[in-house]
Amino acid sequence: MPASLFIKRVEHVIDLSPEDRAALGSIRVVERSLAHREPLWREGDKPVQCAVLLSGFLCRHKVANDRDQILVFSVPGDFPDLQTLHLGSIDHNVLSIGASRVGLISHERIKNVINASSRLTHLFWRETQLDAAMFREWVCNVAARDSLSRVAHLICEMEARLAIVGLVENGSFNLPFTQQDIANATGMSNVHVNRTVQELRKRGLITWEARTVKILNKKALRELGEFVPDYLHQHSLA
Amino acid sequence: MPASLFIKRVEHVIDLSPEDRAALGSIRVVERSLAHREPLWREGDKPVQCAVLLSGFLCRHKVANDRDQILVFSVPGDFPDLQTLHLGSIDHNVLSIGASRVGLISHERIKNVINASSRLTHLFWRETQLDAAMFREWVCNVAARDSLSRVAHLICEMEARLAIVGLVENGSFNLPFTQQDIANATGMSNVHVNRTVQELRKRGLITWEARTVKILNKKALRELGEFVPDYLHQHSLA
DNA sequence: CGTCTTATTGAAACACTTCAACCCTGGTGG
DNA sequence: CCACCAGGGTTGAAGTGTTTCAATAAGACG
Repeated sequence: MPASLFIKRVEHVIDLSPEDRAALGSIRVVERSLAHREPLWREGDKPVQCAVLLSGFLCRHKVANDRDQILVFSVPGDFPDLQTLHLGSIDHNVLSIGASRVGLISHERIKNVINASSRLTHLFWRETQLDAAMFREWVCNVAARDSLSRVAHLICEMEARLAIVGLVENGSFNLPFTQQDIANATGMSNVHVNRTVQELRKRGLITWEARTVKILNKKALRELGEFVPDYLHQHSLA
Repeated sequence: MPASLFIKRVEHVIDLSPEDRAALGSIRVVERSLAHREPLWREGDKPVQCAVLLSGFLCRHKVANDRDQILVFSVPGDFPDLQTLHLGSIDHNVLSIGASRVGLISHERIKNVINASSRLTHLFWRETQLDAAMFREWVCNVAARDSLSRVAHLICEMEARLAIVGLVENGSFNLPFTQQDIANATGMSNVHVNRTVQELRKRGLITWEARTVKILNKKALRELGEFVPDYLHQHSLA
């Protein structure tokens, strides 16, 4: 499968047998390009295939109280829709942020691969639980933390997840989100996001211009955002 | 397994073969009683067994910004910790609210049952994805909705989930949560929860006394809370 | 080069929090 | 059996973080 970033990420945590790696590698995907704001899935769809994000960013999105609520962002190597394997319909939208490329794999194909190896079952199941873990942290973020911590936490999470797949260089990474996107993700107004980002800049924690974020003081930013990456479960399993 | 409520709930959605039902029924659980506020698991624990809630209520809980943040409540028939099957450590606390009883099953036992039937694999995997779906909805709730909708939504969700396992009679159900618990779940102050509940009462939507909630106008309450139960994926699968 | 989106700023309004006091109820021990 | 106590619910008033509205500036793009 050309989704080498996915394999790269899981091999951080799980030792794949040569057979399992070969089975993963043999999966053919159908590539599809998505334009800015183009939906991959819409709420209520009943997908018969899953997507792995090859490049770019997606957001998973619902409308609540007439607001666009972004539930989570997907980064390259993520499956944004693995839950459709077991839940009939998808309960939120999946949209591209900027241009992106996904690789589509039929549910049938995934199930064949999964069923052939209990290790691969574990691996894919684990992926969906990681998803849940991120949502849990996100509940904390929007429910309990103030605006400054909230935005700091989001930036820390993006950095950590992008770093795993090698998309961070020197604390610097591409982030094609508008301040309105951040507002939709954090449950804040775009105006307040603007002021919050300015405060983060003023404190010397980050720079953010031309769609590029650079973290100047990772330790301080993580403290401010109460970011403890344990919930990403990146550490190796025993 | 004495967790008949769990079986009852999944049979709403999935047809079990006689063998699968027998396999589930053969699982022995070790019963454990929990007192009010007693932890089943603490953040960082590495459980080697899962629990199914037999009676009472649990909450899954983290500390964020010096606040107790309740992530979700568990109702009888739920597995509050199924994700420990695949994530090594648990990233939040699981506490009893009021007295409760759980049934403990070793990971090994569960895995044996699961591996014997792809239908049962599907069933348990699906459970963990339901979990994620509830967290997604909860992100919307705390990030996008105002206090009145937020509390209304919580009450609607509890009613819907309790109804599936037969714990609602005539719109009325036991809910041993304090207003502080609601505050911790919804990201509000206890004072404001109090005023919000009073407003719900004043509007003739609910009564709530002596730990018993009664929904007087389900349609209106669901509208107010924007509660659309699709995310609970209770409908039968094709 | 004009047009559209995104970022920025100021000021007023508001939802919710905080603090502090009081009340009520159920349980406990003397 | 009553007095006391602790936990939970209720109320009022002041404070504040964030939103909303509205206008301007600055990029990005064809």
